[in-house]
Amino acid sequence: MAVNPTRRRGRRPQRGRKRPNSPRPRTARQSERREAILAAALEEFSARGFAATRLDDVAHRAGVAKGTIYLYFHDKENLFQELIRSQLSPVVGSLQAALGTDRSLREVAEQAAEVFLREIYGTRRKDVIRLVISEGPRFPQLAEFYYREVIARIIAALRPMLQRAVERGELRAGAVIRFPQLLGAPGIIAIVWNALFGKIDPLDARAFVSAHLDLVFGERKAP
Amino acid sequence: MAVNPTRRRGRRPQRGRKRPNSPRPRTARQSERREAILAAALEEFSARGFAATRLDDVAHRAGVAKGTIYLYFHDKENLFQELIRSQLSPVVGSLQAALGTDRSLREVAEQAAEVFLREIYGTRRKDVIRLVISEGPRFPQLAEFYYREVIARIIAALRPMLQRAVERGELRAGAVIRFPQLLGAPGIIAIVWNALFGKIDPLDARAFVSAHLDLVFGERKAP
Amino acid sequence: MAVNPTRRRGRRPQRGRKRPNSPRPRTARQSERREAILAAALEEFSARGFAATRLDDVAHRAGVAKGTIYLYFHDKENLFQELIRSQLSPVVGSLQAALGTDRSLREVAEQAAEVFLREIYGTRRKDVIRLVISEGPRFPQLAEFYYREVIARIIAALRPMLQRAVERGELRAGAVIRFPQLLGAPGIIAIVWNALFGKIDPLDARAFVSAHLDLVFGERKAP
Amino acid sequence: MAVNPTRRRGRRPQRGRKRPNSPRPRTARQSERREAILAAALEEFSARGFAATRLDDVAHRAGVAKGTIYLYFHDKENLFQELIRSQLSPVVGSLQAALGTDRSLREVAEQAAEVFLREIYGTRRKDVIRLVISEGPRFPQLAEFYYREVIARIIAALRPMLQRAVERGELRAGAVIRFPQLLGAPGIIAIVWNALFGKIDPLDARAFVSAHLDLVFGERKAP
DNA sequence: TATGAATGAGGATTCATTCAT
DNA sequence: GATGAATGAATCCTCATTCAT
Repeated sequence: MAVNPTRRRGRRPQRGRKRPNSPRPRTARQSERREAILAAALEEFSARGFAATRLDDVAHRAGVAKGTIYLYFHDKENLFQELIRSQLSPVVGSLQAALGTDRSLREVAEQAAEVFLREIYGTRRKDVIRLVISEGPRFPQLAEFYYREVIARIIAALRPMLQRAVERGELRAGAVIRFPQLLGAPGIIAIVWNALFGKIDPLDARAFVSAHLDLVFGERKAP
Repeated sequence: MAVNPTRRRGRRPQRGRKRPNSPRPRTARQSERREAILAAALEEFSARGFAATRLDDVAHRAGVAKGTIYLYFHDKENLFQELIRSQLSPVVGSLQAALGTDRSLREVAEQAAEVFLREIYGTRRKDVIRLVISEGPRFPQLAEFYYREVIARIIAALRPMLQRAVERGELRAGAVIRFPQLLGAPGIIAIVWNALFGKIDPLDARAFVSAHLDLVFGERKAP
Repeated sequence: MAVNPTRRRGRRPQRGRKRPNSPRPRTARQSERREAILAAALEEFSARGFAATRLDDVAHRAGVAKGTIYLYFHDKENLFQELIRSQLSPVVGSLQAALGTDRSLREVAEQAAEVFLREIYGTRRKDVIRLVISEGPRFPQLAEFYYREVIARIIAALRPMLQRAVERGELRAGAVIRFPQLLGAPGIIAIVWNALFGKIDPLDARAFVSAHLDLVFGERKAP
Repeated sequence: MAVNPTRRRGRRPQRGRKRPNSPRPRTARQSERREAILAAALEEFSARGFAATRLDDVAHRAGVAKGTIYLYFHDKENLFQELIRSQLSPVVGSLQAALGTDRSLREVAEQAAEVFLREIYGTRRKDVIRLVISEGPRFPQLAEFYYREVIARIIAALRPMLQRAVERGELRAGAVIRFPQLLGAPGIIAIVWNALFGKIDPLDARAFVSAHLDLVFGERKAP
């Protein structure tokens, strides 16, 4: 009956830990190691989830000793949170840039979709988003961080743009204005769908996102 | 050495436990216990995820001894899977029923949204869906089950209806036809959003779903 | 690396238990059940040893419920001991009979060997002897019982016979007189050898025992 | 609920433990620990058998933590097998040496008996042999190992020697030639007898083995 | 710094024994 | 009497964390 050999014990999650480890290691070598550990952690956490990931495996994959992880991160939880933080913040800039231009709404939306497909969906970052979705409820701090650093910023960048679009008559002052989340929905769905059903019934993320834009803005005339 | 010569095992001799003196037949009590365990498992798994959940806690919450779980489920994994199965299968019927009626597409969609809000979003079943999303990638069989028993059936029920809608001119033969997933997207997003950010920035699922319908079908004339 | 799936927990052995259960159940049906349980226990204990045997399996094999075992035996240990007792006592009589005759020593020895081969080596009783060897050190009571009821009796029956043989000039007053154990040695060795190496390098017990008699008495002239 | 927020794991912060400040290189200490664990395992396994032995007890007796055992051995079974292997392999050499000399058969046999008495019967190795006898049937690999590494080698060393003895007229080409096992029989019997009945009726192993040699080769002229 | 051996609390699972039916 | 569901102590094994080297 065993479905999968992932039976692992876990430590109970979450408490108000407050000692953020030093944000910037001194030497280049150190910073390299930190990166190696984070990269390894990304692989392992996204393959198994927080509780089932063994620091042993992370260390092995990063090519360092287990104890070394503790020189860079306070504990497993801190490593996990640092991982999420380090991966998500950079994208926000790109998205903000894409949303900041002054072209037509449709063009901007396509631009943003492109950024999403290239920088998130096409990379390991999609796994980070899955991790946030999976583990967030047990890591309120993390969810909050994600909300503040990613979601809120994107929505903040979105609002004036949508406002302008309404003023220009490119958009009715309706659903999307009230719930800008609707714009990002298909991206998230594509990530989740393919993580679950990618093997059985893969979803073409680009086409899916594109179809959604058609839905919001009406079909494009000619590509 | 310490060979304790009086190590005892077995049922403890009745210490003010709930009088099991009930006249109910054995099978009724058994199925009640099974349900109690599943209910407890739902609480625990959705609060902590698969790996971090302790069967000890499940047992305690269900009011049974640890060993009792093993009378009803082969192991932790099996309990988890049975939980998912038992929770999701029933809903599909309701959704199929909602989708099977012959009214206008908009009406049908609103009906389905209603079922979703009432039977999934308004119940613990939303947590089950979160569990599938979180743990599915590590439990391929589970994802497959979910796909076969839930997703595929809903999509199968959806297609002819959408086809009819196109024929009737209620829908353009575009995005939604190719990707019926778009219809369910906001439901999933609402679940995920509120699990993560419900405390910080709650999302009104009903309004959200409704706004999405406006997006797909155009604003309703009069509310 | 796993050699065998016999990892099982055990209860610590042995204490001066003193409540021998009723030696003779009332009805025929009861006595039948008791026998069935003992027969099943023989199978299971000799396949797995005391600690690794599950009463569940014994019950199943005996076609009774687990609780029923406790109607006939105090506990696992008592079942085990009763099993040994019930199996060994009967043979002693046959051996004593074989040894009691007044023929030549060689003939008597061959007679006894025949009894051994037929009633012990050729039956499940050889497994009982293996059990005594394996578990005896942890069940001093059992070893003592075995010594008293089996070993001592056989030796007692042997001594006068050997004495007579010496007087008749059939045997030198040497090794065998001082250590009658030497006569039984090959029987035990055959049991142990085949239990361990029977698959790899089987030992023909009859030939082996016979060769040993040749050693003790000199080759036979003509069969 | 009870999410203990301070559950700690890992090495406890040094409470008056044996100063590990030794200058010994890591490997020496490791091999010492391995030995300590094996020694403890020998005690425990031979006192209780495989199934009833607790690794907890082994660890305690070895003066290490439970987890440490798993640094040296894959699991309980592996520990058990390594124990057998490590104990038995060395003896074979001594026995082969004793059997390889070119003296008279009787002398060689006495030499071998001496080695057995000193290196097996006089040490814990007799318990290892008991363990093989007791647990071998449930650990076929182990029985096979024992056969290959011990039994087969001894028999292989024995055959040419016996052959020579026949040629020299020291032995009739009979029982012992066909069944060299007969030579070792009393050693095994002595081990088993004393393990079972040593308290009640101890058997003088040296005299017993010696008596057996008298049986095989005829009484010695003068002691 | 970096290492990785050592620790031991934690948790899944088993199974002898009890007892309501 | 017989049953077998329920119990929970027992025990294997894991792995986050520490710290001597």
